[in-house]
Amino acid sequence: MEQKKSQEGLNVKKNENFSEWYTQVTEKAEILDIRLGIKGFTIIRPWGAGIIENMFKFFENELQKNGHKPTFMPSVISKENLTKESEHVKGFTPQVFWLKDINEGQELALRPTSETVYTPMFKLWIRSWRDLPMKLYQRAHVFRLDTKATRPLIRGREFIWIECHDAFKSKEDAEKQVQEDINVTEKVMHQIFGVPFLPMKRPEWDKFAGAEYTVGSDCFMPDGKLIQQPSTHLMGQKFSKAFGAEFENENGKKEFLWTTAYGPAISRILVSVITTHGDDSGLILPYSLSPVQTVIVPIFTTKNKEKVIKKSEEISSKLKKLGIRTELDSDSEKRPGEKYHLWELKGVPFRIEIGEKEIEKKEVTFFTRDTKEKTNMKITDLKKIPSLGKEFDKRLLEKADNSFKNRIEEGNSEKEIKKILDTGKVAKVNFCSTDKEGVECAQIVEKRLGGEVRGTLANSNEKSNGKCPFCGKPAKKVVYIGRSY
RNA sequence: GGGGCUGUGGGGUAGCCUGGUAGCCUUUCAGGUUUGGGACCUGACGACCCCGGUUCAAAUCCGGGCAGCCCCA
Repeated sequence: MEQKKSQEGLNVKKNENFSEWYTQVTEKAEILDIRLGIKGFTIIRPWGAGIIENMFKFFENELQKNGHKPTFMPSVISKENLTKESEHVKGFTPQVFWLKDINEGQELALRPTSETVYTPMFKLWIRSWRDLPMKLYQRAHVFRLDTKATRPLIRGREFIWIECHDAFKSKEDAEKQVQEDINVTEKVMHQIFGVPFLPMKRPEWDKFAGAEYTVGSDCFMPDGKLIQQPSTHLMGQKFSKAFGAEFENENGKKEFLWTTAYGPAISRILVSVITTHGDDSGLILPYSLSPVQTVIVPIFTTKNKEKVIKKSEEISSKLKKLGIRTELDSDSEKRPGEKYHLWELKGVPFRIEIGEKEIEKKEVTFFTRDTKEKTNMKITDLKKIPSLGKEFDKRLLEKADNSFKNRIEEGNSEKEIKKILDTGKVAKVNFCSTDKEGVECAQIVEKRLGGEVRGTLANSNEKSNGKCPFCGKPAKKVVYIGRSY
């Protein structure tokens, strides 16, 4: 039996060998298939794509509520446009996939991001302040020829995201948008998906290529390393100036557009959903995201098969009418135990077991994935499942928040900071500066501690005191230092 | 960016050192018996990552490539 388990289920524990756990769970829960064999490109299977589809819906719903409109833009960018904004060029050209000689000698880039597609269109679409704000987004695949250290979904050469590109008539409006973007991350990724994050205003040396400033969301992986999730950028007028995208303001004067960009990488957020909630039996998916919210496993013998299946179908259609994503697993080749293991591996929140016993008592056996508790539920109580789903997600969120809280610790000396990083935590540190003059200390952090200065907390002006532990100058900022993916 | 390890049916592996018959478990398919936490019987399908070299002969030795994983910066 142990042998069998090792072949079909997970054979590592999440907290003993996280890396191997991640590899196994993504493959065995049928999220990914990496066997196509092109470095940095992975295949997302129906179970993974189903989760991603739900993630898209939550994000898009929130974005649309805030006035964003959907678009679909080309996947290629002319060299001329991609290279118009100088800092953007420096930051991105090393990792661009070029398509050569396909268009009368014109070089085209597979988009690494689409500022240089939206801005020229803003120039055409926006004439006056009355056209503003213009808030657009798209679902897109983007391509970046990233380092050799690719990892499925975590760091790939192609990933799936939503990118928002917004244009405003003033810097104030644009900055408000940056705040709104942070709020969307909070509402959707944290509150709905149960993935907590630190909104980090990145240091000057770590902002998006072409941005005035960048706020990234840092989430924890179980090994204590950080992974960047949605980031939002104040582009200011850098791109509009590069493209000559002007509008006529209220005073009748020409002015360059103020733009922002926000990019939740959905395929990467899936990593955080998987790694934040999963356990030694496999995935645990939030009720809101799981492609199947309740699976029904009928338990029958040759004699009562018809009766049990009929009852199961009845309950299945009842659940579907309640709007619950339901799957009836009536496969008669597999035994119930095998089905339990498989659906637990896939992370389905609830399971209903129906057999002779349940039919007699007019109830079902109700299993909950995170607590692994089985209870009896009256058939008339099935309508409670959606609210149990909300409680399910609340439990996941609370659990994630708790472990998140314990991951941040104050450190006042290099020694202390190293210890914090070595125990899989993030250090909160008084630091000289996040402007250019701080870069030397940041390099010390990288070289000697293997850590990164991730930035300052975006929404609260944390007061620094004392001296920078690396250069001894007065500390102007409170920064967070962590190791990262 | 630097280094290390690995690559055998769909998955997990044995064989590699010492060159010569690719073995096992599982999955899948067919039939039958089963079905309350990974069922059993019978039968079948299915593999040496790619390119080159050495050799009478390469899964095995050598070189290169590709891919995956790990460690360090």
